[in-house]
Amino acid sequence: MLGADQAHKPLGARQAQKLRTRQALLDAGLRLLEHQSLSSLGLRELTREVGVAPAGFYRHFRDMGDLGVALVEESFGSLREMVRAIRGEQAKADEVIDGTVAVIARYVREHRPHFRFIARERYGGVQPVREAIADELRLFAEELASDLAAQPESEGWSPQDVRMLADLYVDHMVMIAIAFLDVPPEHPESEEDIANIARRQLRLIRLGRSHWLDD
Amino acid sequence: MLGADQAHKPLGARQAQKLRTRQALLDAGLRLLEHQSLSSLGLRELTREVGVAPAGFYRHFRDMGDLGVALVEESFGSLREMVRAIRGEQAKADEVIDGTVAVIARYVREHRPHFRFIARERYGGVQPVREAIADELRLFAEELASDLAAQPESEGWSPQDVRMLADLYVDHMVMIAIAFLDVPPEHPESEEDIANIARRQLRLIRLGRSHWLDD
DNA sequence: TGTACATCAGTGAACGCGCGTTCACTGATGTAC
DNA sequence: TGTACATCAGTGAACGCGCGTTCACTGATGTAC
Repeated sequence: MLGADQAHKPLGARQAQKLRTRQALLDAGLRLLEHQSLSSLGLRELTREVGVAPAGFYRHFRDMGDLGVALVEESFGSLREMVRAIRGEQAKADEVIDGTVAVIARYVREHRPHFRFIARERYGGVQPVREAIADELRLFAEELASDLAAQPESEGWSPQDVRMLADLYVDHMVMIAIAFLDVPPEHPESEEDIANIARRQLRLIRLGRSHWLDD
Repeated sequence: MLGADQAHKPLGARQAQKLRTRQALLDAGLRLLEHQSLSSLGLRELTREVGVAPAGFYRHFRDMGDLGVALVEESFGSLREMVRAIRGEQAKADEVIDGTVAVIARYVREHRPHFRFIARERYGGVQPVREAIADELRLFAEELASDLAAQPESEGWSPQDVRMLADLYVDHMVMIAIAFLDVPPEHPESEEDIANIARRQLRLIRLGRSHWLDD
């Protein structure tokens, strides 16, 4: 039972090297997917980029779909970090909206290839990848729904209505992130325009939320 | 100047046949794109499906991206028909929402492959196709914005706010259509659940709209 | 209407190429004693 | 610590295959007179 602990940290030179190669494949994949979609990414194209023999690919992934699913996990991993930042803060409504939009902008700025990948493959041609993304977004919506349900503004709301609102927010946050994707990294001036529109859209939704029970 | 008129209708057997082949390529393309994305659709795969020699493809399209752009035009053509149906009617707010959702449901039901194609390629790997879709959606949002601006509810709104609202609506209508896409055509029971959520989301946005100027 | 010539949608063969996958292998790392 | 054996990440050659594109062609349709 000592081995189980050791397997986590020290790893051994062999496993460490294997992980490094695996990561190199994922990194190169993300790089090559900037201008194409997963279903047109070739195994040889990828291994060539990494500097590994084509057959080496199979030591790490069954096929490209498998690598795609790993990329989904990696992408949402970095997303989750940032989401924790939003959920953590307690603030008044306008600050929450400003903070949310700022966090989305930062996520896209700092993880551009990850997010482009998600946007491209969300409805793309590789089924397991599509499903993995849908699962992550569903999880995200469920967490948001439970956050929203706990807020005083949701008093008197049915669970279905809370979920409906959470879905609306998630869909919209994805659209906002996609809008930020069009900001050229070398000319970030236009980012503020997009943030402005995003904030007003979120405010309009929040306004609808606060009058939902008015009849 | 007589030729110009004649070129429109009678066409001649040769041109008519050419158009029929072109259409067969588009139809087969749409069929083959049900389970894959454009960037992985092969020229030979397509011509094989149609029953035409591979080289024949070039009589109609420069490459697959070119065919994709033609499919975008075709897809939005059928969409525009249905949109006219919504914009035409004058009714009260709830009826507009119900009608909108019903029209979206019908569009997806009757043009499933067209819409799946748009959803898949909207952020897909083929740039000219992505741009063509973005152009059509922008046009759509502009038309909706001018409709909204003409409504009494928009009194006192800045043009930017109207546009912001139109973008919100368009994004959301696309999301609704995508949700309908998941309804299996042979089991349409779940369609009503999705329609229900969609209507409530649109109502919430409308509610936000009607309180936008409240301060 | 009939004839001679032009057009051009679609053909079929050929090309070189890069693809995904398999396999027996190598040699560094890990393990047992 | 030293030795003998096991493991297994990565190799490199080979395979058959379908790909996109080119080209000279055919033969039905269209046009001029």
